[in-house]
Amino acid sequence: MINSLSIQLNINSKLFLKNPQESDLGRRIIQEGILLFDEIGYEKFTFKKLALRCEAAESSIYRYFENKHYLLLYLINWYWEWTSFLIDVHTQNIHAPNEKMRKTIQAILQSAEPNEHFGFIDEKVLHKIVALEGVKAYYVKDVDEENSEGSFLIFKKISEQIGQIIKELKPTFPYPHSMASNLLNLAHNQVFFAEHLPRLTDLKCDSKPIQQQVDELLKFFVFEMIQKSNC
Amino acid sequence: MINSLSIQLNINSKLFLKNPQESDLGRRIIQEGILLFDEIGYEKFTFKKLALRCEAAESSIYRYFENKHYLLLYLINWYWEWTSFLIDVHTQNIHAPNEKMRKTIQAILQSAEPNEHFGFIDEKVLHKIVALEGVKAYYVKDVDEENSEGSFLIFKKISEQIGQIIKELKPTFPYPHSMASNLLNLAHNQVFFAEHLPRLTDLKCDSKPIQQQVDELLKFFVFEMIQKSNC
DNA sequence: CACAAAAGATAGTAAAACTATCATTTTTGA
DNA sequence: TCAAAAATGATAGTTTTACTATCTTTTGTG
Repeated sequence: MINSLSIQLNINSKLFLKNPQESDLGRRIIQEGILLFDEIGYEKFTFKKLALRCEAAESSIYRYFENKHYLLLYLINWYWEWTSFLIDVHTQNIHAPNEKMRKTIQAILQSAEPNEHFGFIDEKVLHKIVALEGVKAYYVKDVDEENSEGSFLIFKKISEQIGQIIKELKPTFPYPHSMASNLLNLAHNQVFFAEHLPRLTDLKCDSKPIQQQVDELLKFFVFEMIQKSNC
Repeated sequence: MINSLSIQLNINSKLFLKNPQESDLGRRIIQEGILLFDEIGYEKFTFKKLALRCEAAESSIYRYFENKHYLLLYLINWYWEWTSFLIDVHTQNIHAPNEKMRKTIQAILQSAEPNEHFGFIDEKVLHKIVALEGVKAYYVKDVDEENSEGSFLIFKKISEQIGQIIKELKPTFPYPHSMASNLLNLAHNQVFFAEHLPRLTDLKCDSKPIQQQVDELLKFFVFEMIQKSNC
């Protein structure tokens, strides 16, 4: 009953064996999965440890996900689906491209903020996971096979949406798609660098809130670099 | 005898247990390690398989590297040391910042080209590995510990060098360090995207040589975006 | 209440990721 | 050139990971 009423994001069904959003154990796997990935990192993460935290049987977890790679892919896709939803909400009825871009950047940053609709998901922690472990789900040897399964669809969709706005902002700009994926990239890795490899960024952990600094950086890229570029 | 005459790059000694550049087996580990990482990817790579290819004992490989993570870190550091060397050679006696930047970009691209000095290293394949697996060596849970061991020193050094040139090109530019790491990032991931996730880039595999397209993209970023930006 | 679906419990396998020990080969330097 | 030292090989063994299979128990539904 409760299940059928709650909000669900539509995640590519090739990523799971049984939809984890539709059962109590499924949601516990997601909830504890996020926390465990954050605590010990992808390499040391095992389904056995996760089972312990979920107070479930290891074999039950295997009924939901093939392995930890697919669980991570699922979480990342959940994150981008949520981001995509926020972008759509924020940019509804807005047509001026620079305002649309402003709102899109705002949505990208807001996807890291806590949200009441998904009690079993800690958005702040999930955001950290996407920043730290996200690349491990994408940069794999059989990227082509996974791509044909649709594992990267939602990321590519968001990227194209942003690329489209860039085209509207500056029709002669030669790299709208490169720039779009790059902006999404920057939104995550600059925060990681600020915290761990500060020489690789100009953002500072100890001054203004980091998300605000990312906001300014992205806007600078879009409005002072792309838009004013010579092309 | 031959060993002491051949050129060696200075790699952070915390990355290995025994210097692989100084013995025949060591160089075979590097040579075959590069090929095996390329063939099967980081996840399926094991020292047992590597031993088989090297016609060596598995235990012998453990005498050189703690585990495959450190072998990968070593290879990546080798790559950046080589790149750093090429940048120094290319920019020697050049003082005009825009010429220095042009030469630096050229050096970054040249580090992927075959070179006779290191018979045991296939630069083209190593470049592929850095692009595909590089992130897995950097985005790890204990990044802080590895950072204090100096695992990222050479990458940070190159990044700062580039940041310095950006500052000279455009003293008011607010993100020289972010931009520098980002340019290095772009040089690798745009090629990966062109080959596997074409919707994330504007580079095309089937037209001009991809390295030339990267060259143009990087120059556009530096000379049409950074330099012409409003700040 | 009966039946199906979900979850749990248990056991077992193959491979990965090492460590330890000892034998053999190679290097080197007195 | 010969003996010691260093490097490598061969073998065995341990713990953990990454699963699969099967059977029992619990839970949800018409």
